[in-house]
Amino acid sequence: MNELVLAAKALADPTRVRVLSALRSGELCVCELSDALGVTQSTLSTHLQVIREADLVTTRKEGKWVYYALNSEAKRLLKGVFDFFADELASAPLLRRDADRLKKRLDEREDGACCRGFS
Amino acid sequence: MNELVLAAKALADPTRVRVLSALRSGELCVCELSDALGVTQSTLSTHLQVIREADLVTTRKEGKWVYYALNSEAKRLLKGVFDFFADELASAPLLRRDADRLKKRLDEREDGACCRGFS
DNA sequence: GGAACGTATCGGTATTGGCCGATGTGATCA
DNA sequence: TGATCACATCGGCCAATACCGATACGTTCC
Repeated sequence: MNELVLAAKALADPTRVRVLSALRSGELCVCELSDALGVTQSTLSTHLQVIREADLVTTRKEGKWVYYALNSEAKRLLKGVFDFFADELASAPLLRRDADRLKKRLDEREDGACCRGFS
Repeated sequence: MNELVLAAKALADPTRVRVLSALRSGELCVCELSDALGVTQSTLSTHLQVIREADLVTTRKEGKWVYYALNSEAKRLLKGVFDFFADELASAPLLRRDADRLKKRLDEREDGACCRGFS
């Protein structure tokens, strides 16, 4: 029962839903998430902790960056959940705005480098 | 997004998962739930409030009793969620115990009367 | 080595949430 | 009408959590 409860906690906050929604479009590092959602880095970091404790993500360190990605179970779970609430989510302004900003942010990626990857 | 978050909150506590799990076997009144789960009436009532706010249940008053039942959307949602976590939930001692006690409790129902329905 | 950056963690504060006993409310029954 | 029962709500208490700024840690680059 604990797994279910932890997963539910991960979805029980709007900011975390936004994080998980953003991660559905692929692996992201913290600064990309932070920019896309417009939340403080420390706030985001604690939300990511909750999501980690629910075992929904894998993390990968590359240079100074930490990339978060949904694991396969989380992908299946979130597909189910987001499909179920598809109508509601489709009309959520925050999610739309996040997606827009994320898209712009990702367009700035250069050769797989996440953050202002000027060499 | 709010619907999703409220539903997740409803599932984000072990006691509430037990309540929802019990309700999956049919309409129940508060005292039946209270007996089955072995939780205080006031505690149960506040959990039911959270579940109500998530719009997962309908309530029906009959005499002094209030019967709670999952609405159709909640049934679909919980089927999805409980199926997803089926392995984990199957080995949850609390849920097993609740189910046992609920069964015994329901066997004492007489002619649809919920609680010690002595006439 | 030192500066700059990305991320995690800490300290503090305000809010929320769980639990309980007590009280309020409405229905039943004598 | 008064007693009793089922349920909801309140008030108090404590733990958990959301948020932020500040700090710590590790990496990269000079």
